[in-house]
This record gives sequence, C-alpha cells and structure tokens, in this order.
Amino acid sequence: MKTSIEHIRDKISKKGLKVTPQRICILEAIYDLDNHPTADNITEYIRETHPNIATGTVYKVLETLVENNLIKKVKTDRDIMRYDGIIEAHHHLYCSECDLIEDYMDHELDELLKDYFKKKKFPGFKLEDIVVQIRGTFDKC
Amino acid sequence: MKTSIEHIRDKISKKGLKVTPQRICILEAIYDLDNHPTADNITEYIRETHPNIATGTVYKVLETLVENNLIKKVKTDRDIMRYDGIIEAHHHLYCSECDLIEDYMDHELDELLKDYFKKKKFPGFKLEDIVVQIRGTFDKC
DNA sequence: TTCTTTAAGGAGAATGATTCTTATTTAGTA
DNA sequence: TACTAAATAAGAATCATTCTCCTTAAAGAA
Repeated sequence: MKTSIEHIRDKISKKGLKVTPQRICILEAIYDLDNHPTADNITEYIRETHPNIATGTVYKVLETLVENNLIKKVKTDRDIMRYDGIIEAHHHLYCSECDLIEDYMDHELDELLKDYFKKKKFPGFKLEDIVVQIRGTFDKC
Repeated sequence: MKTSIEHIRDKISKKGLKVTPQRICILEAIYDLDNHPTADNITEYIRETHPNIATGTVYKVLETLVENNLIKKVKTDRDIMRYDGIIEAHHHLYCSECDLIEDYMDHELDELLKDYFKKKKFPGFKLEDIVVQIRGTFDKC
C-alpha cells in the first residue's frame, strides 16, 4: 500500500521541518523501494521524476531524516550506507551471499529479549534498543 | 593476554595460507587493538613497526583473513568497514554517540535465541548465525 | 643449500561513496 | 506581497576501498 503524499507531508511538518518537494520524494522513495536502499538507489529512483536532484541534496536530506527519526540507518559490513523507512523496533534477515536485507517482526521475540535484558545490568551503558541480526542465505539470491 | 606470534602463525598456516610477516602483524594488530578497528586504525598501528606496509596490502590481507574465517567483519551504519578478531559467536554493544563497539557474550542469551529460532520457520532462507545489536550510549563517550 | 614457481606485497592510480563550499532558489511567515 | 533564513543545485574535495602492474618472497622441490 503506497503511503500518501499527505501522510508524508504530515510526518515531515510534525518534526518542525520545512516540507520541500525533495524531502517528500526522498521519503516516498524509501517507502516505495522498501528494500533498505543506498543513497544511490534512492537518487536513481527519484531522478525518474526529478532529474535534477543533486547527490549532495540526497545525502543532506537523508541525514536530516535520520536525525529527526523519520528513517533509520541500517547496519551492514560494507562501506556503504543503507536506510530503513520503518522506525518501529524490528529485526533484520541478512543474506551473506548478496546485499539483500529483509525486515523481521515478531512480538514474541521482542518480549523475550525485553525480559532478558530487564534482568541484565550494563554498568556505564544506557540501553536504548535491541536489534537482532539474523544471518543466513536466501534461496533466491 | 597477548597472543603469541607462534599461535598466530599456526592459525594462518592451518588455513593453508602462506605465513607472511604482513599477515602475522595484521592479525596481531586486530587482537592487540581489540576494539573493532578500521583498516586505517590497523594500518596506523602496524606502521609503528612496519613503516612501509601498503594500504592496498592491508585491505587485501583483511579480505583474505575474513574469507578464511580468521576474523569477521562488524556491521555498522557508517561507510567504513570494521573488523573483529573474535570469531566465536557473540553480540555487540553499540554506542549511538560515538563509534565504540564492545563485545557481549552470554551463554544464556545464546540458548534463549537458539530455542526461539529452533521453533521458527524461514521459508527460502537458510539460517546461519544470530547476532544481537545492543544499542545505547556509554557514559564514557 | 639452492633454485624455481607462484602467490603476496608495494606503490600509486582509479573508482566509488560521502562531505563540503558557494551561489541560487524557495518554504513559510509577517 | 515581500522578506528572510533555510534548503537545494552543482560540482569540487575528501575519504575509503579496489585495481593494476611490477617487484619481492614464502614454500617446496631438487
């Protein structure tokens, strides 16, 4: 289901950010692609409708969206940054053969981890979030 | 406790690899630094004793060590690669304020995840490894 | 011990990803 | 409608990693 432009405008303005066409289409691209895209993936997608968007703008807007918790960065072991449009807590399936990363949500797993970490102490460390990296290989890659 | 050079030589030769001074000192650097270093961190460390080692050589050796399961790449959300000298299954504490990454081992957590994932099905996906990203902030950063 | 072979390393160029700088444009408010 | 500060465009600069080609050396055979 495609996210409406109105919904996106709302998300952006609620963060006290100017609602610019670039920000709208970058966020829309991330939702539409829905595959933890790189900045280049996003730029290519957007240039179908906005041929003149600058690479620097894309990086700049991505940084702004991350800082304002509208998107998240995804951890990978490559020298390239990826982005996630889902900000609610979830986990990832990583393929060790290719760059595919899939979302994984399961309330049971969340509760299980929540209970475990409630019991644990981490002196000098303030816990914020738990993300499970589920590593393996996809048949389709 | 510092790993002996003999131990390192043994690890390298057991993988059928030539034992070169560069490979020994790169692996030693990773063990000594023990902080999920970048290629640049490793290069700087090594140049104290091997001033002429080439950057390309460091990247090449790191790639070889990863391929042979002597070290592992660490997932981060930056455009820079980090390496881990501990190949046994473990988890990581990530600081959201700085680049610090600390190891976290707990058999209880491992068993808990093992049991959970034993029950789950992932059609089209062959599970290999589970790593937990424990995100938060360190007081000391 | 010496020689040979193939793999590894050195040096630096090339490539790709990201950041920075400056001038122009524009979103939002008055 | 006008104004202002923020955002964007364009391209240069920087940084991280890979590639190419020539030289060196680890390891094994003789």
